[in-house]
Amino acid sequence: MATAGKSALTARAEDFPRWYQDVVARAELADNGPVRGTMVIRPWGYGIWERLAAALDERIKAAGAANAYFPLFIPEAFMQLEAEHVEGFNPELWVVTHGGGKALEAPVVVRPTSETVINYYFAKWIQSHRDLPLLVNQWSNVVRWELRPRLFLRTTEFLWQEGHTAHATEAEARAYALRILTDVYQETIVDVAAIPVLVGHKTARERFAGAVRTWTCESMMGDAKALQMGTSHELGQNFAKVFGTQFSDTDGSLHYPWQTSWGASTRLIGALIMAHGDDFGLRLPPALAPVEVVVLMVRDDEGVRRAAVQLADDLRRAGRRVHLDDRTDTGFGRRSVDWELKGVPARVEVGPRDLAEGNVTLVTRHRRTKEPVALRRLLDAVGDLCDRAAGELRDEALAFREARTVEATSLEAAIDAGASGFARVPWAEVGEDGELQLAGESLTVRCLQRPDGTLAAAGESDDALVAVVGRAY
RNA sequence: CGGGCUGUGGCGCAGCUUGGUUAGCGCGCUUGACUGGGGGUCAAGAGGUCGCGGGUUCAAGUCCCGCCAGCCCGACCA
Repeated sequence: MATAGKSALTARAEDFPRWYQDVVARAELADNGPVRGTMVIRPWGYGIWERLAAALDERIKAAGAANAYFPLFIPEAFMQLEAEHVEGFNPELWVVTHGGGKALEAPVVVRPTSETVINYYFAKWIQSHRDLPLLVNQWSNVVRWELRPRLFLRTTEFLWQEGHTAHATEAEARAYALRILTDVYQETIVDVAAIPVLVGHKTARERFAGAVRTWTCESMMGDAKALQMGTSHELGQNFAKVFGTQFSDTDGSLHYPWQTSWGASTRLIGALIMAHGDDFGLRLPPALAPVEVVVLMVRDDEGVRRAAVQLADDLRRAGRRVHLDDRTDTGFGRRSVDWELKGVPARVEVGPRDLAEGNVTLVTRHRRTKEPVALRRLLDAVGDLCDRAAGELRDEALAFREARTVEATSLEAAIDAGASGFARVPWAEVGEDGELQLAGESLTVRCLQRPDGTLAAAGESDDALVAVVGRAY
């Protein structure tokens, strides 16, 4: 049985950006900060971030990296050392010029990313091959000047994790960057966030400032635009050279280590909204939902409260994250809509009518269906729902992406198809000149991959690869 | 930085062209009653330096000048 009701939001098809803003506001995910471009993450949004961060953190640690923390303030001089890094980040820097009421002798940069400070310490800590590999990660905020902020997607300050590693060999660094890409980012995004991804590497034009290669996970949002979900960079020896990081090898010779860096941010919350949301609000995969199941009392009489409390207890004991909504001074419709907006995967409605028949009503958020369930079957039914939800959301997103992806054989065809989705076109048909043309059409190459969708191998030429072209956030 | 637009209770807006009584509407908020299975009904309330500064006038939300802030569109970005 489908649930009734009209949308509380702007329809997605009518105005996607406005729908997005509506969801962020109505699901109480975030608010604009008082300084332009800054963001207040509200408890519901932060609850999602905590779960996402935990999923990433667990995998980062499994990959051997340990958490550390480096300072927010970076000497301006550090930022000016690596040529491409300078060029890439200077336009985005916030510089502190005063402290304690006086002009600082040397201005200080608010970190836009931490390659430079971290490498300053790597130079100190790395002396011997025995110090390698050095694998650190930090959870932090970063600050970048932004011209057009949008909550979660592009804000002046955002939260992320950034990993930084140093290895004895190029092959090892490369393997590690790839391991992070697939075992941390791809796995978290696909398995936990239930968002299908395309993996590949960036063209020179799209590469991270200071990297020799940038690997990326790219996804399609509900408006058929692309969003970069997580990136992993091979930095080569670029930073090691400018910071003078060297290690003595077993034979006593000195070498620069090979490095990686990688990050994923609160932008993933934006991805969750745009990949799974519908006209009725957010749809959360259970693993990321701060509340998996809400028990909603229709009225507070005829033993409803006793039954609802009991059910919530049973669910909690079964390991589910449960919220009991007993606000019976608020209308039923209002409360239903609230939880739907927030994307809670399962809702259990408890009222006299159900109880009279020994039932409750179970509502599945992502399908917007409701069905009566016998009281004694509820734990299993909620369990099934939570087990199935992520897979069904993922299938839906994948089907959408496939329907909006075109195999193109020429640049012209790719430009045409890119307007309404992704185009897969041989990179040989694009090239750096083609990339310029694409830019003129507000299109970019999101990533390069093999025709079968797999990652290029070490030393493999780009010539036989396919470019995924699309509009992007 | 170039072009277009907007500032009026928490949010969204009307009022301005043609100055004139007490600045209004929707949503939200408070209280109460009736309700209650998808934003329910009724009643009574609270809440405003009309962005800021100056000017014109007997009189300015409304007209004039300046400033400030924000939004949208074009080149960067997790």
